[in-house]
Amino acid sequence: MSTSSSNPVSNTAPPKAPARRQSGDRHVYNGPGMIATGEATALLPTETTPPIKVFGTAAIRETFDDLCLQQAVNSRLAPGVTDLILNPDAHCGYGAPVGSVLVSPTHIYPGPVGVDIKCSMSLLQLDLPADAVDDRKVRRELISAICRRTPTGAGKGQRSVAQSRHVNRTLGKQLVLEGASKDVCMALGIPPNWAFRCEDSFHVGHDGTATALEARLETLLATREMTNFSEKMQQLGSYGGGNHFGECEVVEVGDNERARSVAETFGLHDGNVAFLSHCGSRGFGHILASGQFKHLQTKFDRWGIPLPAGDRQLVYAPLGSDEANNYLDDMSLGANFATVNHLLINALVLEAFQEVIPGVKGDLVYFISHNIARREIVNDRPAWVHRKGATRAMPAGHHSLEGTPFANSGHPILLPGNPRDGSAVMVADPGAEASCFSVNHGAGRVLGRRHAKRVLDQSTVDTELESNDILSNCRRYPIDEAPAAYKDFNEVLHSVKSAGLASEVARLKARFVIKDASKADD
DNA sequence: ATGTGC
Repeated sequence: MSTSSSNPVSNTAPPKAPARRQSGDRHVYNGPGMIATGEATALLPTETTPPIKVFGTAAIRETFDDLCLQQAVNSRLAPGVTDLILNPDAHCGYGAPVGSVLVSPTHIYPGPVGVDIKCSMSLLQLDLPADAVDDRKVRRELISAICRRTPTGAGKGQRSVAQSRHVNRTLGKQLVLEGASKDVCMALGIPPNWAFRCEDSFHVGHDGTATALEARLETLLATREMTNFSEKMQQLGSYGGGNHFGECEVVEVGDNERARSVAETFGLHDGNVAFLSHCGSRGFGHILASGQFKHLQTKFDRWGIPLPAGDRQLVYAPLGSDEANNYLDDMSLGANFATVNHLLINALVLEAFQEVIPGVKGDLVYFISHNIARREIVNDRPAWVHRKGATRAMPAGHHSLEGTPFANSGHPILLPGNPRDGSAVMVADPGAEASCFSVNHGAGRVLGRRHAKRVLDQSTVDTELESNDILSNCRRYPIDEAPAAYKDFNEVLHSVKSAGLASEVARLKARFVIKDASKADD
């Protein structure tokens, strides 16, 4: 373990620019009071450092670079922050690391929610045995049918085949206000009972009412940034780019009694075909998030408010202020869009399967976010839990699961890994209280996009997928999204399991992948 | 992540 070359504890120095990291520059924070307890590590309080909980094996801790750790410390020291969790998939992000949890009873932090408000995972299970997708021709037809309905790529909206679900301005306004309400689901051809399979199927305004959201939306619609609101609504049912994807899977339930029992509660069947989706709030969420960043940064400048650690990405608003209220309303509007976007994608994917395999049925297993702030009870008092690339993980018996299908099991946790090693469905264990009921959100990047393009070989990436018989809509798989650009998924999961946060219920093994190929041919 | 650099 090498000593960091800079002092990541400083709360005055601005963070270094992320672009200057060199290959092999893999420092590990070795600051005061760092201890390892089993496989979990804590940065203990010192005179200057409040505690940060780090969940990761020794190998995983080697993946945390200087900037990531500095962002964690900066976030921990920011006003009103009472808890900061670093998960094994952590890497540097906007303000706080992707793969962190920030808790505050008094402040809201837009950066530690993230640029893509309510970026989430969803899993659709089909009543199909695995061998139904053995035939490569069938898989090619499925890829085509899905891509005709749910496009990938920036700026892309609905395809003509989905025009029966056209979103006019009135419906657009309704869905960002109501989320997956019964009326919205009916209008878009989404099974209304899927709302019960959502972590949250709708989001209300800052005061707990929909009226507050409605007033905020009218204000926003009068601004220049929102002149293309109707166009943004046309993106409903699309994936976008970057790390977003759709993936056809085969479910492999874990070979133990607990996994079998929980899988049954989840409705997961061993050997069934399923479809995993990763996307968020697209252009609409982006306008809201980036608008809030700029707005708050301007206020900090104008009023001369000191930035946490000098980092503009860590601007915040005290709860109860107009700024906090407006942010919470905008987050809810973006979150409602993301919710309906995911459910519509699942409805369109099911429709695509039915086009290729007539009569097939499908149901949503779960929809859960990893980029959202939720008001939860932490240490016996209400607080905003900001999960930035982190997934809620509430075990059996948790009070907030009362009345849901998962009260006695814990809810499904959907974790994308990579097409080669698979993805995972997990369930929280009682130990998750130590991480503010959170786990990782996936594997986490280990190579930056530029770095990946420089060091990874295109034909190796494509050959590896081919040798695993995994098809894709991409002629060449985006190299900055290759499995090797991400951390070792098994080591990440081992960190979570050995720390007592969650247990594995099932693996999802990829049969074909749908990604944004528009930048793959550079 | 993104009306993907403005």
